[in-house]
Amino acid sequence: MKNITKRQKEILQLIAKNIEDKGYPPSYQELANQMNIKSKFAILKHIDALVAKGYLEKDSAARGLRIIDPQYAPANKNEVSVPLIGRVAAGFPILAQENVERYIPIPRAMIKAEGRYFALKVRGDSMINAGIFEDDLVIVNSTNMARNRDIVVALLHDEVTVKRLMTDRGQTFLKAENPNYDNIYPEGEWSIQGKVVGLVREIN
Amino acid sequence: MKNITKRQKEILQLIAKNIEDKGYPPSYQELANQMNIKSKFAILKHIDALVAKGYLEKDSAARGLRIIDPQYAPANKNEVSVPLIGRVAAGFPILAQENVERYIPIPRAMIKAEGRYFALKVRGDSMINAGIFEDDLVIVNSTNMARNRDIVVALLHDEVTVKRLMTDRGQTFLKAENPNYDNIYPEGEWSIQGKVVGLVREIN
DNA sequence: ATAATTGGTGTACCTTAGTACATTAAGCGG
DNA sequence: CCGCTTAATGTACTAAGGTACACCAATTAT
Repeated sequence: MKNITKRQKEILQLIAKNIEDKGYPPSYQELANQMNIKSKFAILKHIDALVAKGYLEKDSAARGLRIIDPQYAPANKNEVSVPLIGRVAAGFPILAQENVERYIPIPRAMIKAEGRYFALKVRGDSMINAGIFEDDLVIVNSTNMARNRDIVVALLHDEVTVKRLMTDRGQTFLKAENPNYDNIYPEGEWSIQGKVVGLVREIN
Repeated sequence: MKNITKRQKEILQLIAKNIEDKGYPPSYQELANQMNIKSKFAILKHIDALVAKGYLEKDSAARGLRIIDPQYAPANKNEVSVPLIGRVAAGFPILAQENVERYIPIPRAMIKAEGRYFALKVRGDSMINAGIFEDDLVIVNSTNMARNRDIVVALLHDEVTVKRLMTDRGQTFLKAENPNYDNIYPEGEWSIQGKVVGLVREIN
């Protein structure tokens, strides 16, 4: 997706906020007022640029604006759009743009604290005794602070893993919740990327 | 909530559809066109009646309409509103109005077939080996047709239970997925109320 | 240093959009 | 049968709303 300028981003955010607050998009005059711009035509040029870059659709009708990029779409009061993390590139933090496959909606009820969230498709069966199965979607609060027994997303040697964080006699390790797997006592560089706060499963 | 006339209901549905399709509410002229009415003022009178009855909010701005009754709110393309079933009253089918605690939004991705759906909070730990834990929310397609090994919601002696449906040598039984529980060979009246198609878990 | 891009102002025009009033007709309830 | 409610038409007015063009300034890239 093409880059947008600071002012264009501001316009997208204002359109979304207007829809969230009032239920309908703003007019060009309303956008101009909010951005301390006197000319509706300046707003029109920004909007036309956003249309050309694929962030907006515009109908020739009053307030005929639609945000089509999910990253900027108006918030729904029942859901939040979070990045779905795919393959993690070496050397990048997990929420680097490179790792984002797409954005997906998740139930807003899972968001209990401020901060950034992401979703991750579970690979493997190491956590089945915690009720986390292969292909489940775990919802993760992006934080490096977790407590004993929290289920965390960790990064070891550029590999993403979901495990229970344990501390015993001052030693921290990652516990699988499947007796077929050993605990992991990380050496070298590793980090907690987030804490699992929810799970979504589709059953066929 | 006050009753509305047939034409008023039609207006609410058209407004919702316009928002779903185009992302913004219709103008009075657009509503008039869709209802084969020549006069915008007729539309205005219907709208004012809906405002007075508490179904709509109206701003004095172009397309300044907001549906405030959830029953008529525009559908969100990422979520569906389904009834959350609480205590099940004796002698009533599970989706009887009496059993509905409230409506909750669930991810639309779980809806793969036509039909009715409901949500159920899991009680007990009889299904933990299927990754279904206490307090999980299972999403259920309301059907009495299920196949071997499907996870179903059954009604036995007016009790709701979630179990795996098994058929062995022509005999049907309900299998717990926890070795601490026996299989159930239902006698007397029992029925399948639905098939589990999804699960949502919040983790604290 | 220059050209291109981004960002904006001011003016103008036309259509849309909401609002208001007078009026008529059909249906329903008492 | 009458009165009330619902449903609609027609006309008019004003402001909002979108679109277009000429022009200017600052920033960024070459």
